[in-house]
Amino acid sequence: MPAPRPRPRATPSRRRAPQRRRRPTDARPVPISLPASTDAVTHADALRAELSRAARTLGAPDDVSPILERPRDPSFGDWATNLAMTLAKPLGQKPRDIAEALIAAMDKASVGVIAAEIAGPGFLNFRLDPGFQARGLLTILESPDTFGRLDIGHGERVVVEFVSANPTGPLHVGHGRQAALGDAISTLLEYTGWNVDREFYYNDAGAQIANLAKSTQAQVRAIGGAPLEIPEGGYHGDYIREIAERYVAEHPDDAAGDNLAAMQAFAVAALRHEQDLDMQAFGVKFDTYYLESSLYTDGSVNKTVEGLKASGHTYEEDGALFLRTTDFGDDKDRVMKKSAAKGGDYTYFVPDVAYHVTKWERGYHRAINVQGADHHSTITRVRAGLQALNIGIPTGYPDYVLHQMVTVMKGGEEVKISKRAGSYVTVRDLIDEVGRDAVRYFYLMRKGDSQLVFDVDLARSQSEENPVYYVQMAHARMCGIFRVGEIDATTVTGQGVDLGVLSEPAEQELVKQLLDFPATVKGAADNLEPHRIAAWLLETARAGHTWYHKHHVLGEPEAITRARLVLARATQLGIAAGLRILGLSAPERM
RNA sequence: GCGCGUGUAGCUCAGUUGGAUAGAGCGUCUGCCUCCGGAGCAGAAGGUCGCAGGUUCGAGUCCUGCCAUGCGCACCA
Repeated sequence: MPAPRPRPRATPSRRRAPQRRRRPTDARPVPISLPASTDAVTHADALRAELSRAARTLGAPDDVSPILERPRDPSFGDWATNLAMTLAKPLGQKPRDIAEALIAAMDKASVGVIAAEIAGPGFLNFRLDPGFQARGLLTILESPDTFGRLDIGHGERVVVEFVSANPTGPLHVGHGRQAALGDAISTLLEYTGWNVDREFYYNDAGAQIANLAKSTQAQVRAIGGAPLEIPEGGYHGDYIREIAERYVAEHPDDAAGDNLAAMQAFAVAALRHEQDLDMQAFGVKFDTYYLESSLYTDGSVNKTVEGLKASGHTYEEDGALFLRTTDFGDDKDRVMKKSAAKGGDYTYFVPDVAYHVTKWERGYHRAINVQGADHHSTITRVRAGLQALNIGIPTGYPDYVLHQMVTVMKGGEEVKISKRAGSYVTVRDLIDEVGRDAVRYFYLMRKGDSQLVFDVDLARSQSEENPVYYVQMAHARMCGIFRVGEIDATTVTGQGVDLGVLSEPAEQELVKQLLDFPATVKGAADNLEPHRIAAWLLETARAGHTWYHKHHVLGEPEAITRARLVLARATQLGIAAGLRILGLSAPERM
């Protein structure tokens, strides 16, 4: 038996050494400009409209809205609809008879249909003229910045709140998932016509901040020679020690560590700055930072408490003030204000309610909170508080997008994340090790409500086979065609080009995939699910690679080259648009 | 025990809102660089969609009940 040939991938000469390769993640993110949205009418929209018209001539209700879908099996054609089946009941006829009547009633040529067949129990399968279909690509070339944009939001304001970490430590991998999700959801909403503000809520008041101050104090005093006594519930991370050292250096007058307020302010400022740097490294930019402490100083908390008391939904028991959240679906009532014996403070959810009142009053009639699933119990409480106030806020306000936990594997073991114990993997660790684009893509390629196992070692060691490179490579390849052909890609138009020559199966596949982008964006935006964009990118990249491998663009007969240049340009622009929604760079070469 | 999630290929996960023969990546096999970049392409193997009922022309998808699993159930945040 002959020795197996070594696999090509193992041959170093086939690949450039990774060290020499410039990480595309180093590229700065391209800001998304926001031109006016256009509701581009795709051929699918036209087909749907024609189907509706035909259905109404058969007596279907006016609001009939046929569902078109891509048949899994391409031999079934380009589009399929179950319209005849859904009309069977209202019309009292057999599905196949209705299908036949629909075909007869349609003006097929006007929507590019060259064949219509009835299949199975009453499916209608349509085959489109290849050139007619491919002309859809021209909308991409003509206005790449508006491709896939919709105007669902009509410019209404929406606030997306995410990360919102306590300034008590660096941002860990769970915050990273939130940052990637929140930012991508925001962009998706912008893409569909909403006026979006990204907001970071700082819990810079309350018990955890007091713990932070005391932990800092303990370290300051330890520097002065006292034994280190971190208070119960305090923070143990090394970063507290570093903050204490800087505090001592900058506050020689308080070497004894007596000014607790000064240490608290110092530590909060230092950690906020660190978190800002983390988000900067991740390429996330917030429009507003809202401080919990400001809700106390500007009277919002008091106003909210008075409002709740006036609503009649509160009562006192054992010296504490309760809100009867059970009136609004909670399983038990919640304490608003602790009894004097427990310190007499407000519990966290009171400022939370006050905060959400400000969102409403600041003019956001839609609010989306991206949070870890471990905080889901706050949803009922916050909404109950807003309802109890009875100030016109709708019951479902605010919306929540919950994401499941991120578990981190390192060295084959799960790293228990605990800020207090001082063991965690930070967002910046991940970015430094596998690159910003890869981290973002990994966070976004899955649904938020499935758990995410982030194996740091695996992510680093396999970064060469990362799917994000596969997608970015498809983009770079299309750019390469123009580079080699010495063609200015921006000058490519469909002027005088017969797109009917794009008749190869791989071409039709790619055309269809690209034209599915607007529907994908709509689905992703409606459901606040950026992972749909990630999935579309992967499929589009695959279709692009396949086409590229099978068919040449340059050096073909002129009519073919010109049509294929249109397809290459559309592919490049489409992938770039998807990448930008996810906050990833679209490198022209890798 | 209660609430919110999740069980789909060896592993990690999609599944177009109820459609036709359930998909991808990684991993495992087999081929393919004279070529616009092989960071790629073509193909193979791999499935009782957790289990059992129900709804209907039709269920991975919807309803019920179990089983497994993650998170949460504080006068913490």
